[in-house]
Amino acid sequence: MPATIAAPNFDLAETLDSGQVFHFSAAEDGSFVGCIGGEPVRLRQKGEQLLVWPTAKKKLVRNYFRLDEDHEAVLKSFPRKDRSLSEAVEFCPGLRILRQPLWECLATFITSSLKQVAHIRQISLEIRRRFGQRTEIDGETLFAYPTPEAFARAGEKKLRECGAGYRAVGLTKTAQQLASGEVRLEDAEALDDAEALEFLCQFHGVGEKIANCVLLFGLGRLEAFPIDVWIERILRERYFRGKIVPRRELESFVAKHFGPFGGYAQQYLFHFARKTGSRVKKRKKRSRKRKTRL
DNA sequence: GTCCAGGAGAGGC
DNA sequence: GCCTCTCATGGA
Repeated sequence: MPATIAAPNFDLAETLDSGQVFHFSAAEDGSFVGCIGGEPVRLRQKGEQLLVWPTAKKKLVRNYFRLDEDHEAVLKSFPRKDRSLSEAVEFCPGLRILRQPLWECLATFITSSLKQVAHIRQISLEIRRRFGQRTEIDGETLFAYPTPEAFARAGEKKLRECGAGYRAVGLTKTAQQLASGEVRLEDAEALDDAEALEFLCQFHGVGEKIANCVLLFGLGRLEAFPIDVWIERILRERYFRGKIVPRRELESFVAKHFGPFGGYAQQYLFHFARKTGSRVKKRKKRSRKRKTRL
């Protein structure tokens, strides 16, 4: 018998496929398996309940999916007259921001640089398979995300073999820094948002976007608002009438407009755009390129 | 074959 | 400080 967790207004499948976490896999019976930290779990949504195997992992799962939060308060905090955001929330209200292990979150987002979600997942799974601790659930083999020590031992060359490309440099350097004890990632927890952002940006391969992802998905700073190519496009098209806006201006706008749960608003907008296939507008780059080359 | 991707770093100005 | 170029790799 599984443990059950009350999960009103929660969507497991969409949350696991919203570009935050990159390793859960769907089973034929509609359940999902994956590791939370080093713990293998099986999860299945049944209406407003989340079923958890093994039962001892109930608390871990509730924390991971933020099922202890007042999600209604998050939704109520959003600006009422924002039609774009309302549409995105309506598309998938049960989306949750996860509370991911810090190192796993940092490392997977270092690999995310200039990559599509499908490929981040591919790299992430290969890194787990080759360097992670093997574990199993119901006879199925899973791999925990490797520790910084394991990354440091693996080294840049082997990480490149996992498809990480140039990102292997940042992964290796950051892992070495943490494995040596020179820096403790957990120290970010005691810092305020701005300090934690700066702290995270000290690592090679981590700029503001990735640091904000770690603030949001790892440290639970719900005001953090990662701006990637998708979000920048959405902001420009939906909030600035297509006008090109400097990054700093976008940042002050989102902080003021979306409020204390801006990170959630960001995730709703991102997920909606990505899932409804509002593809990139074709730009006539080719002709411009030719001109400069001729 | 071409464009694009949950960007970041280095170098030039 | 801002602008531009480069960095691997695979999906669409």
